[in-house]
Amino acid sequence: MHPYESIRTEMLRRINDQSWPAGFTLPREEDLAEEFGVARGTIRRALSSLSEAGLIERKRRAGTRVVDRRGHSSTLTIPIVRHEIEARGGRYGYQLICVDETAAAPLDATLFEGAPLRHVRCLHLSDGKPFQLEDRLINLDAVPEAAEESFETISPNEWLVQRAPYSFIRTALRAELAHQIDRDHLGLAAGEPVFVIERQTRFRDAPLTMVRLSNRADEFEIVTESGNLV
Amino acid sequence: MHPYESIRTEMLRRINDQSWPAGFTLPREEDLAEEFGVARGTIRRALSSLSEAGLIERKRRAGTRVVDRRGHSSTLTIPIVRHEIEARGGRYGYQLICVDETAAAPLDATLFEGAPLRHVRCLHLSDGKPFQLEDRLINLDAVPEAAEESFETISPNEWLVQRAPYSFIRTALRAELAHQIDRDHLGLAAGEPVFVIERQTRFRDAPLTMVRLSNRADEFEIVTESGNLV
DNA sequence: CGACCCAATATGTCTATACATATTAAAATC
DNA sequence: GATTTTAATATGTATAGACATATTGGGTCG
Repeated sequence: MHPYESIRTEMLRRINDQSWPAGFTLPREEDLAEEFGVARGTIRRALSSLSEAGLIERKRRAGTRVVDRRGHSSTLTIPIVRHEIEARGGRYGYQLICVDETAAAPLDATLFEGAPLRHVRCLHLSDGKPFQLEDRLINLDAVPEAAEESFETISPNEWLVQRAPYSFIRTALRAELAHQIDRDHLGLAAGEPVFVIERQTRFRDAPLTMVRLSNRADEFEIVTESGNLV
Repeated sequence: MHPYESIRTEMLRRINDQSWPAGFTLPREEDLAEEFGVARGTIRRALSSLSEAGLIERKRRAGTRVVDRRGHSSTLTIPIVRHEIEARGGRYGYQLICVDETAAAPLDATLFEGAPLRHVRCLHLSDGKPFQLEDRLINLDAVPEAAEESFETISPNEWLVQRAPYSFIRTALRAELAHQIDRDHLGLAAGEPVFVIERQTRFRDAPLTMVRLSNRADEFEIVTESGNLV
């Protein structure tokens, strides 16, 4: 174990057992360096780690304070369809449903402020069975090449990722009652729920694309595991 | 803008415009330091940042390579009930439903391997209206004080956070059809969906608690926004 | 030819020092 | 007394050099 790791562990212990309670201001970096018998840089390494984990807050001149967290706010990563399917041992399949130029039902096109759009609807399959329905709008001003792509063999998801760099993402997760479209393509009966992921992507203030991914609720969940450095 | 920031931006540009395509192995840190005219430490600062953002992967001796990401995997933070409600301008309310010693319907107690348990069910309200139903099991071996707490005025969520440090969290997000319990307490009709957050918390390999939080699907969503350093 | 050992290498960590900068608290001014 | 200036301070950034260590690609030996 490296010095900065054991120092971080010791600091974690002090936070957990309330020797350093919430709101407490830690000693200066130099003093900590002296206490632990290391250079200031090593102390900073440990403190940065705790800061990124959200356990402490640091401000110039004001010092470093233990955050008063009234709940766990953990971070989780959203799976990517193809990976999700292959990770479960399934065979990934792709199927284009339609491509047109009009904004369709479940998506709201106002975000694009009248820019020319391409609408793509497609299905991601696991072992031939419908897994996720993708409904997407693409801004042709920002990604003009999308006008000439048929999307018959590659999903717009993967196509875009390879071509268009993004700088900003907004993701929303919702539980919804399956729309007619969801039922048609995911093979659901009326009254069944879907897990919906909606994502907007931008690059330098220009909206690139907006997508609604709906999943059969009985086969889909998002799971995350996060250790706390202990 | 600090040197390490503009260097990171330049590196991002190279990744985005494919000068450094996916799979590409970057020059050694020392060479980059020479190219950018800074010390190796400054290059490392920029690279660490990109590495944490998941854009590059670094291995000893093997070097630094651009990650081949065939999709966006963004990270999002789960809101905490009280904060969520207050952030929407609502008045937070709490209501205990029942406390007993048996594992109840929607929760699976096998995780605790026969340890003595406390079961708590309660409701989080926004402006007096049901917002989230909390169903929780607490391991009394790990948190014996929980046996003497009535949970009549404080939610087990906040009670636990103040008392029991955790070292590991597993969170699952699901869309479900509302159970009878959900319908009773959230005021839902049959056939309506709920957004379920299920969380398991551990401390040094001992399972502390397990909770199922169900939310009215029409009032609840999880949203995250993440910039990409550009 | 396969199994094992060994050296080369790029990243990882640590030290010590200097300077930058946000922020606060005290001092000076109106 | 209220506002502005100024100085003190703790964190933030950068440098240069030394050593640690995982991993890889040979080279050696059975």
